Amino acid sequence: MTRMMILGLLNNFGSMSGYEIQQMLQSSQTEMWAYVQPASIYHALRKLQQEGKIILETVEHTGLRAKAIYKIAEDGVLELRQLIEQSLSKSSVVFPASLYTALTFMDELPVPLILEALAKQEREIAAVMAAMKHGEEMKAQAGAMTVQAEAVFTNIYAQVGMQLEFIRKLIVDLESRQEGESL
Amino acid sequence: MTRMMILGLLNNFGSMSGYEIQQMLQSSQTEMWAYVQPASIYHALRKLQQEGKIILETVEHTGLRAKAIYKIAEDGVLELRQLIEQSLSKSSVVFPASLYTALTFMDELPVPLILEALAKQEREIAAVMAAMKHGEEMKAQAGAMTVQAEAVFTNIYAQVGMQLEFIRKLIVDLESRQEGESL
DNA sequence: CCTCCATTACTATACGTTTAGTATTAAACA
DNA sequence: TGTTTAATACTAAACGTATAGTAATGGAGG
Repeated sequence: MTRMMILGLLNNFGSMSGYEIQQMLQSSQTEMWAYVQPASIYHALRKLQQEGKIILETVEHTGLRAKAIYKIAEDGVLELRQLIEQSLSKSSVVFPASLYTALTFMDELPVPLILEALAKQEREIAAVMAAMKHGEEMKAQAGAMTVQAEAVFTNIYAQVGMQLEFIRKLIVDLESRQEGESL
Repeated sequence: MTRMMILGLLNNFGSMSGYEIQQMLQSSQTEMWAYVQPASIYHALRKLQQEGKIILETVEHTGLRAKAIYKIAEDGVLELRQLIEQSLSKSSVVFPASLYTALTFMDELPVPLILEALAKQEREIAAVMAAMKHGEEMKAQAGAMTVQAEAVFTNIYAQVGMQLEFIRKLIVDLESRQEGESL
């Protein structure tokens, strides 16, 4: 997630320093769902550089202080695409932050690929919902649920339902966008 | 969360080994929202023991293999209560797992304390919602939102609303339960 | 002009989680 | 009865995150 965020920002807005990335994350909407600590950013930058996904472009010196500016590498773009696709296709119920991040940068992928990934996620979530429904009926019959367990269950079920609806709406929107473009 | 889970289980079901804790987490409803890896359990057990929150009760030997059985200590019960209260009172929108865990074990706390904690959380979430609504109106006016950012926003907003509703329902249920008891 | 505070840019360390195991014992089956 | 598989019980190491800083610089106020 931190990785995707950094690669996405470097890809969309060009070369940046760790501090600038930090600023962007704090100011944009993303800070609502992604609380990325400075230390995590610098850690990720170091790793990404080691792996050759980003390149140290320049080091700006201001007096005694230095600022490292990183640039995304080809390998980084490839990884970014992979991360986006992964996050779009895997279920986002428990931890939706990576889906949100992926949506932020999804323009990096061709629409059909996005749709495929989202369809995969839809199937996954639908399966989870079905399994939950089934499991609940069994436990309700057995009377094996405390009041709070039942409340929790109901809440999770509602959350899953909402997430499913969200994905479906995204798919519909994208399909109509695609048709609009093909005209 | 792992800590709360372990302390809660040891408190409710008596002394157990790490493996038994693992089994309980896998079988119960909790595995739906809390994916606790074995290694995390053993790590937490070691830490809790070092801190004196749990006590190594016995070591059962079966041939060459040993099984460590832990018992909750007084300090552990105190910490459990604190963890529950904290999780009930802090906002659970981004990561509801700790709220769910706290609800699972909330019987450890007196109802008025639970209600106080939940009321605190309710205020927090309501404040977040108000702030979001305000922030969105500003950005909508400026037209500064991409389609996907808007979708994400709407989804988060809905999630927050649902969570607020959930907390409120819990409060109402608990209040009526309290009245029932006082008769 | 100089002091103080906020901003800039980054780091060290501890902590918890995840991955990927190992080794032993019990059960299943042939 | 021997072999293979599943269950039991736990560990080592790598990894990422969070806490809590540091030190330099720029600007504002007296």
